[in-house]
Amino acid sequence: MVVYAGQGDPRRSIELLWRASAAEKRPGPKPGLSVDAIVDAAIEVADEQGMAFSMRAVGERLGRTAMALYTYVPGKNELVDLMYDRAMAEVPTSYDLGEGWRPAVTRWAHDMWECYRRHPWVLQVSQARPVLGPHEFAVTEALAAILVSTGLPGRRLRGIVGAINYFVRGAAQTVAEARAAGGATGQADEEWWYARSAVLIEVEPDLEKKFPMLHVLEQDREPVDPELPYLENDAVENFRGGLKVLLDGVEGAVAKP
Amino acid sequence: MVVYAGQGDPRRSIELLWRASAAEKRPGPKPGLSVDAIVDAAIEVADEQGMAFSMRAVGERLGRTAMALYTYVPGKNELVDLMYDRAMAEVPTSYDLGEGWRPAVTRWAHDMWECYRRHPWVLQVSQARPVLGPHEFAVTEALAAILVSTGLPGRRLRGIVGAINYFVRGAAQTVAEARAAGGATGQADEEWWYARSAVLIEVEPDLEKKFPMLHVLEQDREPVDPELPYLENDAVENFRGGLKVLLDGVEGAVAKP
DNA sequence: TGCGACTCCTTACGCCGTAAAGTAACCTTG
DNA sequence: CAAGGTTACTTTACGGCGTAAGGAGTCGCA
Repeated sequence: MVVYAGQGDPRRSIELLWRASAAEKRPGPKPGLSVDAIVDAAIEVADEQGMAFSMRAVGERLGRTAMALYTYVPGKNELVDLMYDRAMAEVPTSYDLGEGWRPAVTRWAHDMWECYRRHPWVLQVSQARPVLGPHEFAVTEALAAILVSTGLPGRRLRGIVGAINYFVRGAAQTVAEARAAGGATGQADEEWWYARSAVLIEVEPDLEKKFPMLHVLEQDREPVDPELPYLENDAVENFRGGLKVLLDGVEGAVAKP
Repeated sequence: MVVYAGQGDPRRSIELLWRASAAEKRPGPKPGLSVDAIVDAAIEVADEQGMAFSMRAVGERLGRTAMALYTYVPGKNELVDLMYDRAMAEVPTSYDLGEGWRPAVTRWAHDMWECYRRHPWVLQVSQARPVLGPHEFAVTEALAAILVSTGLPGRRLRGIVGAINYFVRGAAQTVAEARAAGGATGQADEEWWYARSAVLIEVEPDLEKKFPMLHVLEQDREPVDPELPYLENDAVENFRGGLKVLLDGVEGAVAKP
């Protein structure tokens, strides 16, 4: 429910993200934990329980109390930023341009999509205020490097980068939340959908007449992967179709700049 | 932090959304509140405080306790669904196709964008499991009605509808969170950005060499509206540029189906 | 050997959503 | 008109959360 955006001390946050720690000899007991260990544990917990993971849960996974984490990390906001940047580290940062920009962008989009699916909580980290970690930079740099090869000016590229980013995020969000919701309640997508739509038809029998165009949208469905649940199937189909249209638009911009 | 998605009794949720209440004569004291009044108050609170509004705050605004709300609404999840659908009611549902589909889609996108900016918390309501309220249907119906006029088959349209939706949401989210974050900490966007980037340059002086393509993206900036804060300005520019590319793609699909 | 820095713990505070139970208002029935 | 059941709303309480404050034990260095 809370929008997560780093709000604490900027210096502390940035130094943590870039691991700019002066590793001097220091007195006191040897640290039993490390920022990396905490971030790893937190990601594990978040992968299982979603963004509503708690500091207590992370501490418990490490055999410590919640308060022990505050020795390494200023607070939950900053921890989330660190988790975000670590997740971005999983995405490749170099793409072969041998076959042109389009296959490269497509691969980038798929890699991002996969990362979002492995770590759905990433989609709930604020985008407006970039986390400004090294791997977030690297990921955007990778997309920028591909698109700069089109020769388009920066002015055009910014909109395109934004559009591709928004699209991949949005498409991934649809699946991620379908899974998260299903997992939280133990209800499969189909069950959820069925229960709702059954009541809906009962309450509003004229649904198709009131919204005829939505019905047109439903025509012509073909299964993408029969293994996947209903909503997920939908999202994969939309992802492919939408990305194609989006890249067609980019192609148009490249052709006539 | 919690992903909001209606999880309670499907019947109760749907009936509330469609206001399918049997208004019979009933014993007991007269209701001092109503679902509508509660939704209105909750939207006011959420517009000010973001999605982290509390039931207690909503109750207080109505001169009641938090628990009083539970007479009208099963829980916070369901209240959020109702708020979402009420917000969607602000978006126009009919667009003139006299000049073709493209200006109409552009207007739809701008109207959605405006709605998201009035009610940033809407962007945090789960999209995977649609709320299934009447106004959410109407909004999607409006976009579908415009796009069906292109003559494209449902298969193609689904991806396009998704892409447009994701794009508008994503672009709006960028601004919304910039504002929310600024409001929460009392920091203006510029201040936040300045504090961070100053430390960043200090910690990583070779930033431009490490990520040269990002630098290309920054070239060629022109002010859109000098009244708007920095990040918001950015987002508006990206919105316009991205939407253009996206619709170019749709145009390509229409030309050669 | 002792001091100060350090890790980690316990406790506690003020939030949150909401379950449970009580009180007062009102309509229906006798 | 009185009794009883239904409803609106309150108070209280529970278990969660993030994290502030302070204390206990551990280590490097003087």
